[in-house]
Amino acid sequence: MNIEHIESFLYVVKYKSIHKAANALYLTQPTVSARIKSLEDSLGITLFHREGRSISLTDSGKEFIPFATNIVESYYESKKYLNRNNPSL
Amino acid sequence: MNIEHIESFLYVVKYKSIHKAANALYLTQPTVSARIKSLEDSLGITLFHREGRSISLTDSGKEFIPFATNIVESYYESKKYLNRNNPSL
DNA sequence: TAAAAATACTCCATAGGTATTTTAT
DNA sequence: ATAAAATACCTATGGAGTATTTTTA
Repeated sequence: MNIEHIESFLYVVKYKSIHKAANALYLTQPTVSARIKSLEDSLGITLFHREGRSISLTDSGKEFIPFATNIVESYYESKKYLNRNNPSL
Repeated sequence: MNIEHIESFLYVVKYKSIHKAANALYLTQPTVSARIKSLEDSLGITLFHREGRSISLTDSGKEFIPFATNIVESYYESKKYLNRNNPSL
């Protein structure tokens, strides 16, 4: 389970769009699509309904948001804290 | 950043040994060594002092424990919660 | 018909294993 | 001499990109 993939999920939620999330993350649309699919496989659930050229959160997707937020925030907090005395970062 | 790698770190802390952690995780010793090294690279810190054939936590390693615990627990909690109505799991 | 997501493919990086070496007890 | 970690090497899987196709607004 990759934390950057979880972060991508939160970007897709925020932008309500895979390609906008991809832009914001400096990634391509197929990469973010694959990240979401990989996440769904690992979690054993569907995160988004695919409706042709748009997507919407499933109930499970909504439920995952607080967990995802906590994981991603905790990760970046740890990095910031552990490197608090490293002036080169 | 891989959550299973973070979990491996917590196993090494718990068992105070890479090869015991590897056994508990059904992995090999070089695999767990590599996971720790990969974690250290990603975090930009050293987690363990290497003292020949033994290891001990660095101060940074100690500081990382609560973050790591939160991330790993949050991940498994989310899986359990999201699949709470799936009888096959 | 244009914009967004999916799919097909190729390529490279990462992860894992086995075998071996190093190190300290 | 033994037990634990590191290193070297090989293979396989996964992740990212480009190009293209599908879909619907």
